[in-house]
Amino acid sequence: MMSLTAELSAAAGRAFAAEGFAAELGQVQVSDRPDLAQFQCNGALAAAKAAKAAPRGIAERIAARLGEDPLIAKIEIAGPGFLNIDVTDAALGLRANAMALDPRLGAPETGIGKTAILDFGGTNVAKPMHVGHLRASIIGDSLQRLFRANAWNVLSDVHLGDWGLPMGQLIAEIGRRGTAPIYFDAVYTGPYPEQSPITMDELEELYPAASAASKSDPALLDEARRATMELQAGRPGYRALWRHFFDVSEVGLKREFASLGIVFDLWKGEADVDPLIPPMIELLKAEGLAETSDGALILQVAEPGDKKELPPLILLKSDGAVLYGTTDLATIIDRVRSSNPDLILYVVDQRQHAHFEQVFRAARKAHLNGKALLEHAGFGTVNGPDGKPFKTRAGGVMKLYDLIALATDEAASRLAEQGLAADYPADERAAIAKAVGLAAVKFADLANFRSSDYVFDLARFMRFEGKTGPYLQYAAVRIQSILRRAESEGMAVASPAIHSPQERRLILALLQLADAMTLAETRRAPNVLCDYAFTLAQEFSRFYTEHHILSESDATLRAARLGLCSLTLSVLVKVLDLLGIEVPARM
RNA sequence: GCGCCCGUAGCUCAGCUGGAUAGAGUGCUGCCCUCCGAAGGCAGAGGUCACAGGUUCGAAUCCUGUCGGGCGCGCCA
Repeated sequence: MMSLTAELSAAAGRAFAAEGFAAELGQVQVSDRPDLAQFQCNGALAAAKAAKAAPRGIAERIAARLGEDPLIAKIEIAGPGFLNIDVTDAALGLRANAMALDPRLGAPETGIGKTAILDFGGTNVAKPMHVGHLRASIIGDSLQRLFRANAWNVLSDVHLGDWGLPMGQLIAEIGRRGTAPIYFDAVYTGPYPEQSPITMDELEELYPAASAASKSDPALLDEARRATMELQAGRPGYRALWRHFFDVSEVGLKREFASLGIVFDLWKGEADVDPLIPPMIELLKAEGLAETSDGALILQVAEPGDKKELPPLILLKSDGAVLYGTTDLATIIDRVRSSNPDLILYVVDQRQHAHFEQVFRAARKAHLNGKALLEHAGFGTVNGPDGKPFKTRAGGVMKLYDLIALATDEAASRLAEQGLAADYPADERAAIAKAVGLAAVKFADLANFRSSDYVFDLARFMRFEGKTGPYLQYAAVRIQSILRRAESEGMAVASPAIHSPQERRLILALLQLADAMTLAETRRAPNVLCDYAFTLAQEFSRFYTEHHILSESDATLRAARLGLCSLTLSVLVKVLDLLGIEVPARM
């Protein structure tokens, strides 16, 4: 199913081609001036530039051809040569009906036959998720939902940080505390207890302490580095202890992601590719790409055109330990072997751009990436209202769990204040509060463009009016309420049709779903979907305010309006789903 | 020092592959619940798109410079 703008672009393209211009000039978009027309095409201006001719003359020729298309109700030339286009109501109704009958709602099929690996989440073993992980998780999740909806075969991978210095820091810290001596006995090689010597809560306390120790005392940092190296070299006690860190963390993180509604296909980590590293190093050496420098093994990635010379990728530190660039490189090998993807998309903090550039260049230089396009979709830094990283009153970084709890509480008290849901069962009320709170947080985050720096403002996350997640849920819930009532009264639902300006505007908005999904994918930008969802909900609210649906006495008209409600609900639920937002049955 | 990103309404942000009168939310001022959920709808005020040049028929958008802010620059992740 082709989107309406795609259809119009194709038709305009044919008109341009027939007049001897490039068909690409026929690009039709939703009009910037809805007061003048539904759609516009600016191709005549570009054509005039290339042909050194008067744009209006070209526009007239295109308009004459295009005007014959039965799809088009009106075509006008305005200003220097804009083509303003209106489509017939019959055509709009037909397409709305086709959309309603399509389970995919006319979603684009840009990814058909293609595989994408999405690497996001940014979580590490032993570290609880804080507000900074919100973006990484929510943007990545929205993108995986979007890519799937656009017919990509998607594999999401949490790619846990579990193989670097923090592991050595933890091991060293536990060693110093002497709470689990068996793992440090250099002579003993197992078996080790199945029960973890540390709990999740202890891990959360251990890591900050271990990290602080390394920072304050160079000797302790060295100790941690040595432990890291020994862990990677395979020391049995350290490996066993590491396994406990991983397992304990995985349980906690899975629970946390689940409460956010985020599911990963793969729970791999840096450590998984450990066995691939020695052969990879050998290969890179054999190809003459790896070289020794200051005792470390490096791979040069600088290219002639660089404005600033990119430092080399360090494969092995001088003590023999690997860095995350090494595991990232080996992970590419792993991914190409196991699923031969067309795209590997890293949804990671923008500040790591240079790192990914190094890794990508290294991968391409060594031809490790198969057919995969390697791409870093970076996101902006999370700051507080003062421009500095957000802190709680106690001075720590707010945990994600606490943020969600705050939003949920706020939603619950809102329900209570307004006497909403008062007669619902308590567990349903709690579920609604959770859904609303989560929607507020997710939407507030996703509505910002991905790479913009992010000001974390608690008050904004707690807002439920205006351009917010709860507003969208509310719009959907009202439609559900209408449809429920219509069904209980046995009212017929028919195809959407246009009988008023509000209905026309709503249908035009509905037909833009595929365009929004395409643009969101192209730009890897969920905020496009946020904008679309909000515009659609607003159009519905206007329609809803203008027309009383259930009390409409003309049964044909009522059925068509119910059909329009039904399609709007489907589209709204779909877009919200792409944003990871659930719509409660009632609220 | 070098490099990357950013500077748009009081506040928070869209728009940036050049196009018509620069948008939204919030806040502010009004109006609209005897009718499907007012977490809503309508209207109004509010802008030298940081600044200065340049390219173009046309610049918030592209180029150069200045100022201001954030971030990154070989053995952390």
